[in-house]
Amino acid sequence: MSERYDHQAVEQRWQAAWEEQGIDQTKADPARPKWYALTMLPYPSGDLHAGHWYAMTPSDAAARFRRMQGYNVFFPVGFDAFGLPAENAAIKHNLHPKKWTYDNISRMRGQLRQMGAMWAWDHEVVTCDPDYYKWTQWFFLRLYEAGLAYREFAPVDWCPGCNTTLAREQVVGLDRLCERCDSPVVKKELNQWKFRITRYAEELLTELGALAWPERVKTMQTNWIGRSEGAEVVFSVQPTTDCPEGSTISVFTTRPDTLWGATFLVLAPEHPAVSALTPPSHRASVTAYTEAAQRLDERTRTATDKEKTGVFTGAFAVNPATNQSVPVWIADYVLMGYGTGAIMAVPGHDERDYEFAHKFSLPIVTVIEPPLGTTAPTGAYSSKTEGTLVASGPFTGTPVSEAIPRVAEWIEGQGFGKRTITYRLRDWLISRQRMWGTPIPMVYCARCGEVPVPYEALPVALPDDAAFKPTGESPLKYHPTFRHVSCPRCGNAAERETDTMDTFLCSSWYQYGYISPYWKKGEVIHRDDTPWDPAAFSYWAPVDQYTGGIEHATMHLLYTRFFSKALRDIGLYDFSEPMIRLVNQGMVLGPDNEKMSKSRGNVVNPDDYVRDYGADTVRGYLMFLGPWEQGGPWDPSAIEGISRFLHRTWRLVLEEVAAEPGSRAEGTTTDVGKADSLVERRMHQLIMRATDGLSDFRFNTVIAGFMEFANLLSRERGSVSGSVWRTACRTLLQLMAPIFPHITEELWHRHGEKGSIHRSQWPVADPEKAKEDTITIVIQVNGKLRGEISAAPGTPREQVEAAVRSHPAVGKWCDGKEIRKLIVIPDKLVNVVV
RNA sequence: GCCCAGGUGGCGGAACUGGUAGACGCGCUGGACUCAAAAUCCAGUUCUGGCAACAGAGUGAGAGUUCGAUUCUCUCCCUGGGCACCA
Repeated sequence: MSERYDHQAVEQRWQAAWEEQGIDQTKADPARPKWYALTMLPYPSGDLHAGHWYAMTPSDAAARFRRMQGYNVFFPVGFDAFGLPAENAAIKHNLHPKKWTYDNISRMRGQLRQMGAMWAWDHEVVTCDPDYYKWTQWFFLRLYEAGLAYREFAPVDWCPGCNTTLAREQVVGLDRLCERCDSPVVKKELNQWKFRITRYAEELLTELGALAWPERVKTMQTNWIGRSEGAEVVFSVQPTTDCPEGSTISVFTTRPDTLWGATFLVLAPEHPAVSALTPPSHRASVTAYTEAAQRLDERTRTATDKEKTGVFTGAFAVNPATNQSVPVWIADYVLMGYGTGAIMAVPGHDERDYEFAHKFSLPIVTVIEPPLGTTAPTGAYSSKTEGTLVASGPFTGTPVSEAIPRVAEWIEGQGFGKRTITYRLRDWLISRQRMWGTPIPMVYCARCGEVPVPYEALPVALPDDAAFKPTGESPLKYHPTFRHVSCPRCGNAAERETDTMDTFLCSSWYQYGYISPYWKKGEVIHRDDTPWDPAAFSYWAPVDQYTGGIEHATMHLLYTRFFSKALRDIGLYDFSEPMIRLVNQGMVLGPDNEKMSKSRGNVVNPDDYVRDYGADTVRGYLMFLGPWEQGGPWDPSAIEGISRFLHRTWRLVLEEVAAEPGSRAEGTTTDVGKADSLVERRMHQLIMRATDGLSDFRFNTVIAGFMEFANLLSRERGSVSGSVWRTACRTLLQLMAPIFPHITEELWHRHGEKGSIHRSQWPVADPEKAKEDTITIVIQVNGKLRGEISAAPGTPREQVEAAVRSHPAVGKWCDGKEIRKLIVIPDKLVNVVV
């Protein structure tokens, strides 16, 4: 009896050997094709959990597969190390977030090594290292120079009790209370930095088409960018005693064709024109409404099932098409951040406007008739393709489909509006009133205004001695030397920006940071430096295969695309998209099919399973539990299946080695020949299946294929010849190597192979040898399965038809009735219709 | 609420472009081995009726297209992800 599979000994031995041999170190080699495989970098939260294993080990398997296919593979790892949890921990335990973060990182490095992944540790980056974030600051300055960064007032959620800005997750419940002190949260306008991502809206949209990304992500980004074609229409405000000279209100509409039906205007409560418009008689109610609206979050405001609210401002405007006077209202379902912050309400043909008009008894006018024969709906008829304009001046009688562009053109010609395109996408607000982030390299000087920190003075470093008070307010504001500086331009006393950057900036360029980590470490940098090693960059960039959670579909994945385009436009390279291919994995859930969380008590600790079963088993289990893109529950008992499979494979391969090749070919010659061709055929089929499956991240069915083949081998072990057996085992090990790197390496060497299995050449299938010699053709009668026949592939239709007509099942089920039709799908099925 | 996914045996899932529903694994049942257990191996396992052969039903619900629908279309229900300061 041979030695049992001891996962601990095997995994320790090979992890040490690989490290010693430097097998996973990566070097640019222009003579070889490159493959940059990237997995979203982890946040160092403290412990590696099941989700990290689920995100990382399958992408490692895919990277290993590419390496065996002959690519020079780069598979780096690092840490997205700035963020809110470190500050929370700092306040709670009165320590510096840096200490908490780096302690977590060193712990997680050890856990990451247990995965047996082919990480390029020699390229690791940590985003909170000053030699990393000096480049984040350099990018900020270059974007600022390019006009892509600007400052304006924007609201934040503010806790008056803690005197600090709150993140969304710190605002609790529908009452919107502070999670620390339960004070009601208010909105506060702060002067903050933004990036002009909207300048790239069109390009971000159109270039999605060429990306090898999942359709679901492309759709989500398309909707997130939310391009709408329409028109801006200018309404003049009717002069009154309070508002003597006619000002104007510009509205955005996607339905300029309904202009004749616009019976009132609605402004966002925070619209800047509101206070000037509102006469004293209406001021109290308008102010009260505006204040109430600002307490609500956007999702509640725009919920279509929420009862509409609003107040009349007391002002009137003039519909430029009808010259009729229309009242001006404010309502919270109109948002300042979209379009112009004002709409023309067409209650006849817009559902929300209809509800509003209905509730407040405002006039509803029909300007579109549905097509004949269609019954008009009870509410607003809003089809964009069908119907005809009525009571619409020169356009009466025009079909809706033509009217939209024609009316827009007419509006432009009349001089009271213009055609425009708006996007739902908003500029990226990057200011954070927090300490543990990349400082924004700006100084405010009473004389010079906003002054960028000179490139040579980077990094603007975070102080190591900041005091954390339980108020949560950024300690940068109170630090004695950080805030008060001299102006880089005039030398007078000035103030440094104390806000830091959104951590999404750090992760918008890290894929380039990995290529030459901490480039120009410790050196003074200049505006015209390249932020990376140019030779290595031109070899490795961009990323060939990106993987990460679907939850990043719209934010991170849009930000990094924007960043890549902006860097292209400042002349750093000439490609446009950072990641050519993308695959998003789903989530591992707890055994109860719910999201893992401490409060639910369903958290699975992968370390325990690695200790009991080994990394290979955990890797294989995670890849077997379901389609990777879908995720699924971690079922603690199902892991036994993979464990058994690996033990069985161990015995299968080793027992052969102990015997003489060919020694079990004792049976008859015909048996050996039959078994050999069967095993060979299945082996070539398996190579095809594994190659396709690993290319497409369909690990679960690939593993099922391994099991089927191993089951076949153990069934046929007595009748197959030695050389076929040996090739079959060798091939199986190679195909399994990306998913199960340790056990396959061990068995590879015990099988007498030299060199690492991971540097061996991926098996190539011979499609001829994979072909079946007989196939089953299914017989259906009226779509129901009634029998089957065997035939050689490619049997002519006439022969198949004849065989089917004479088949006993057909006679029985047709029961003397006439055969109306015979549908023949070659090599698959015949359906008899009677 | 809006956008995007998903819903198949007791459980996780499989089924390439519309063509044998349930591969593979877990669990369960029976058997072999054992003093016994564990481990391992063999057989069975969608549901209903039947000793069986076999018949009928069946992929969240309802409709539709088709010779044929888990797959395509529409409506609805449920679950998950995202909704711009968690990362």
